[in-house]
Amino acid sequence: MTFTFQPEDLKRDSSKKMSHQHLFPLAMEEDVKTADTKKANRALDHEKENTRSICLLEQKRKVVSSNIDVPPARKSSEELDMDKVTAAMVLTSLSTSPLVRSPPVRPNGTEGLSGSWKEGGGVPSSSSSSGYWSWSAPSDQSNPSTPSPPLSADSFKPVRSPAPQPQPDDGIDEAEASNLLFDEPIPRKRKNSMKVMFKCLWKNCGKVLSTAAGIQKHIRTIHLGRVGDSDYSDGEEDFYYTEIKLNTDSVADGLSSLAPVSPSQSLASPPTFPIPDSSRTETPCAKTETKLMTPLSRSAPTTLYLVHTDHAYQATPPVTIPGSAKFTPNGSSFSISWQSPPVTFTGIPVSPTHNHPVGTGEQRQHTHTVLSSPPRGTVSLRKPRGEGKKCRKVYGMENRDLWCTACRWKKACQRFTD
DNA sequence: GTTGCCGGGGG
DNA sequence: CCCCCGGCAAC
Repeated sequence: MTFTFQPEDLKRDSSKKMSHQHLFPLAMEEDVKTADTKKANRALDHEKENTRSICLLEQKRKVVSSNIDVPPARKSSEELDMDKVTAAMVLTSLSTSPLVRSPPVRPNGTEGLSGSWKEGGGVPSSSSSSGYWSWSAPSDQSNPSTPSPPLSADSFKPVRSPAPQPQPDDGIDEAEASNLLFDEPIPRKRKNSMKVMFKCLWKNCGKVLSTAAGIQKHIRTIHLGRVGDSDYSDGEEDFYYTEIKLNTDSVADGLSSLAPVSPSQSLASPPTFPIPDSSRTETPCAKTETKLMTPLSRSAPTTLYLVHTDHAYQATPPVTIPGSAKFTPNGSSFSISWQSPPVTFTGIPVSPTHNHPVGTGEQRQHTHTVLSSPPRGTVSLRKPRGEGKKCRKVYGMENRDLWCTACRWKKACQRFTD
């Protein structure tokens, strides 16, 4: 496709050249030999590269768009059929449960198709996707097979819409779907009785209580040191406990059962929290974030929030400690006046304060600060902009290949740092 | 207008 | 990862 175009382009170029100087094609060689024209041509080529590539892209796009339409559509439809088939097959094979489905009409007709499409496709895919489908299948047993995440996300969507399952529980279905958007399947809520417990995450305290109120009170009084006003709750306790779900028969196991905690937002948690709404208004996103963290890291309120490494391009300047900001590690130059930006940057997190929250017993804002920091990261301290000449200015547009890589990528210049 | 470069996207 | 670019703010 592009081949047809490129020669054209070249021709256009050369024709332009030729028209300027000679009409003979042979003359081109001569003209290449002459020094100044050569140079000019090269520069011209460099400059042209941009426009050329643009043209190329545009043309390409046209061609592609006109051509490609058909194959994907067909493929998707095939895929879709396949998925329907497999899904149906799986469902039928799996559903040995009380409610007997009427045998699907489709698979019979299309089974041959699946066979021809891909011989392995029929059988093994059932294993891969069945793991996935098992969630909606009536059988409650946890299927050991694990689907590959990327595939599941993809194959899942097309299948769901065309073949809506006659499932009794549509509500959960939808809730589940929203979860699926984020990451791999969340362990499904067990239908048999699960007990929800609340575990204190405070360091060295693994206290488990059966009620949210209880755990909150525990945290308030024991860890936050708020003895007097037990009524007052600003939702701070939320960060120090987590809810864990237990099978009624299995006894509390701390960590393993902590993992499923994450879906708390979609599960039963809302009703179980008697926390005043007023305090929650600011926390919801923060809270979900905490829930996503691993219990271990979560269990230590003392954890410093990690210095987030910046682009490699700007090396360490933003991270440098105010006092020592005299030398950029890449060594190409030194900066004297880097003080202000780093100061504001590193200063805000108030790391010294939330270094020892336990010691005072006073409830600190540290969780809030830590959690609110990611969004604050969007507040970009733009680099003051180096006053020195950068690659672009030094070498100019035409010598772009002499620029440092960072400059070429339109990143902070590495060569002429200041 | 020009220049430096951040944030984000595509491969 | 590498490569590129839109867009923004500082010149």
